[in-house]
Amino acid sequence: MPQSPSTRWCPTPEQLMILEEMYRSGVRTPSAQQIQQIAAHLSNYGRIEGKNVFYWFQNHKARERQKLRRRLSRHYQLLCSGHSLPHHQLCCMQDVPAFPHSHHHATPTHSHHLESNGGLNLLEKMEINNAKEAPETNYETFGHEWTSVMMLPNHRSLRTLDLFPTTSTGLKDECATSNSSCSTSIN
Amino acid sequence: MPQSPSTRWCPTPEQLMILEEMYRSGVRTPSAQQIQQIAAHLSNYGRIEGKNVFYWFQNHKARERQKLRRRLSRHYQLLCSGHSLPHHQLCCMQDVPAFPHSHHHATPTHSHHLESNGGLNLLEKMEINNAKEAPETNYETFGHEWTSVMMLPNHRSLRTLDLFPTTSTGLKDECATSNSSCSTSIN
DNA sequence: GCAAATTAATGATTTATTCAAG
DNA sequence: CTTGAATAAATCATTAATTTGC
Repeated sequence: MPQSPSTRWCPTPEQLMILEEMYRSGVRTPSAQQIQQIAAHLSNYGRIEGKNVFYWFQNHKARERQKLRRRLSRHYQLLCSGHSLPHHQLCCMQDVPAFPHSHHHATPTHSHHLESNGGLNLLEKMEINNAKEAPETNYETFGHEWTSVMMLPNHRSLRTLDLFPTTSTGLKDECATSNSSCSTSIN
Repeated sequence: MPQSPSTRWCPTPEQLMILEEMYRSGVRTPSAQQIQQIAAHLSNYGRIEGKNVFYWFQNHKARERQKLRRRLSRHYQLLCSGHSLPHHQLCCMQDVPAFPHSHHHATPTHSHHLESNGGLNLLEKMEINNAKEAPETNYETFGHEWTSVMMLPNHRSLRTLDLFPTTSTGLKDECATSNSSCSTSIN
């Protein structure tokens, strides 16, 4: 039980992270030479061989693809419910390269407090729910409805910020390898 | 009637991908406003509510952290085998295991609330809203209300939150996927 | 091939901590 | 020291994936 000497490679967390990062950066089927380099680098973090690297990429690619397929099939199911489904690149999960790219955070520049109606609406619901008796602003027994706040149609600007990049730049292997049924375009 | 009696939200692949992309971009605990916007945007791809977005980020963050922790512990095991472990990006994907800290939601100073109930135990409060009944479409049971900030009757300046400054003033649990080893002291 | 049974993922709730304000 | 606000951790619960016996 201590050290099965040569059972199978067990990636260290560092190795795993590096491999995943590489995958994320677009690496899919590294060449023999690349594999050797990768293995060499990763061997700093634990025992590893080239074949481990090779297998890892094989497996990871396959499993990501499988995951994608699952999602797609589930998506079809949901389509039956009738969604508009606008255009969007549903393509390969292949995401963003590792280099510093757009960080589009909301940048709300604070302020933006809610308009009064938002709060009113919620208070209404709270009272309905709980039949409040509290003389004033008794926050103890909430009606648990922060949800309703969120659900409020956003009357404000709601400029649907640029939060959504989905810059799939790199799609290489995933969409184009052997069978490449990755295909996008559900609509 | 084939109105799916779906009790719970089932994210479409697009929604999932966008959420994951946001997470990768550093989004961890979006503010209420952000949640609204995200939900609004994602609703283009299927039915979704703000609470789903909220829960998704909560869960995803927690489970990523859990995964990290597992890896770390396994890593310690492997350390016993005697690996050099040079320092590398083993660092924080988000938070580090055991130290939750600092929330930065500013409170809008609701200065005068009841103080009539001096010795109110906070466990009491929890018991109060422990009444779940309607099995479906119940938004009843919810305990915490950070949104209460938003529904305060007094719309004072309410300059709450610079919740999501791109400039990352109070880096809380965001730590994008870049390198820049923020490696806390792990050893 | 197919459903019932089992297992894995993950959405949704509840409980415990943490920190700050009073 | 007490308490409100926020959230992380733990847990519950349901959906999907997989396995299994026919």
